[in-house]
Amino acid sequence: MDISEVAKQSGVPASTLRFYEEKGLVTSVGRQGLRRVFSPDVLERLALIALGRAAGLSLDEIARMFAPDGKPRIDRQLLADKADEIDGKIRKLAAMRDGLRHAAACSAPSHMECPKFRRIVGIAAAGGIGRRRQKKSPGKKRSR
Amino acid sequence: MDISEVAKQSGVPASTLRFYEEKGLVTSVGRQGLRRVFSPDVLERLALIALGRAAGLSLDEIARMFAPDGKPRIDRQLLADKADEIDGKIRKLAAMRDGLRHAAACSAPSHMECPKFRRIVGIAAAGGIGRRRQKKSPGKKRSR
DNA sequence: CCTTGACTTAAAGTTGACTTTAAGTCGTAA
DNA sequence: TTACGACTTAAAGTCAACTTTAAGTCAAGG
Repeated sequence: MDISEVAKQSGVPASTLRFYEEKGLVTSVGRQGLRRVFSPDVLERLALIALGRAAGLSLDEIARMFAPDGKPRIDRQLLADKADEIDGKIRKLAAMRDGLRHAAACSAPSHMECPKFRRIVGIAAAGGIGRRRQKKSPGKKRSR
Repeated sequence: MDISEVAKQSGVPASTLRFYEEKGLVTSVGRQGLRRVFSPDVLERLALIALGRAAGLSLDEIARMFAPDGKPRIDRQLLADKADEIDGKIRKLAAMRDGLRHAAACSAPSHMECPKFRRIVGIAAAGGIGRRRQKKSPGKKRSR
């Protein structure tokens, strides 16, 4: 299959396929002239990648799930951890959904006067109002 | 309260507070010299922002939820839509969690041979294997 | 008076996952 | 032969939500 064939069948744009190849997430079996030739297996691989992405894994984490030979190499611990993480995420999302629905339905003069709503806002703010991303490594500071 | 006081109490870094002010998400009530002075109300506002973020709203969407006077202006439709969206997200996440747990537990020689797993991978791949972000507006192309 | 430390600004940098662009290489159809 | 369309590359651009940096302002303390 050539790249546009894979793109068509998988829904993954050619640019992304090239990008994934660069990252080592997929491999082409060879070239015909310049052009990459893919084995149909790549479709399954892409589905697996989609699973990982949907589960919130980064591309790097996904890459680590494939042995150098290309066969999936499952890190059960990582998987189980991610599953737990998702569980937490789901719980939080459920609370947020309830908060939104309540806000959309409740007719208290000010939403902040509604104890139900305040509680949910509390959950959202809990555990640090502001934090989502982490730095990798700050590196050394120059001594100015 | 000065900015570091707000930072301390809310857990939101000063840099973020300045950034939020720039974006119109929070307002300082004035200045003492150069320094911003905040009303304690800002803490509640930040909690509301945290709710929005946790629910997956963008900062711009959140900004739209506050009337120019600063009072929350609820767009019930948007809220309800977001709640539905979260519901969908939760369903998908639940499926992914199950997939991960299964992959972590199942001992089929190759995971792809397990029908249960294949089904879940199918769900992940469904609706377009690869798509997450949308462009806003492509803008005009120069006629080279 | 000078230093320190907490604040200020505008501008640039970061991250992850891509996409877009510019410039080039092919095979093939007219 | 030339043009076309589909591919190629490397490099730069995009996006959101911040963070970091550089350079500056000030009040208070020694």
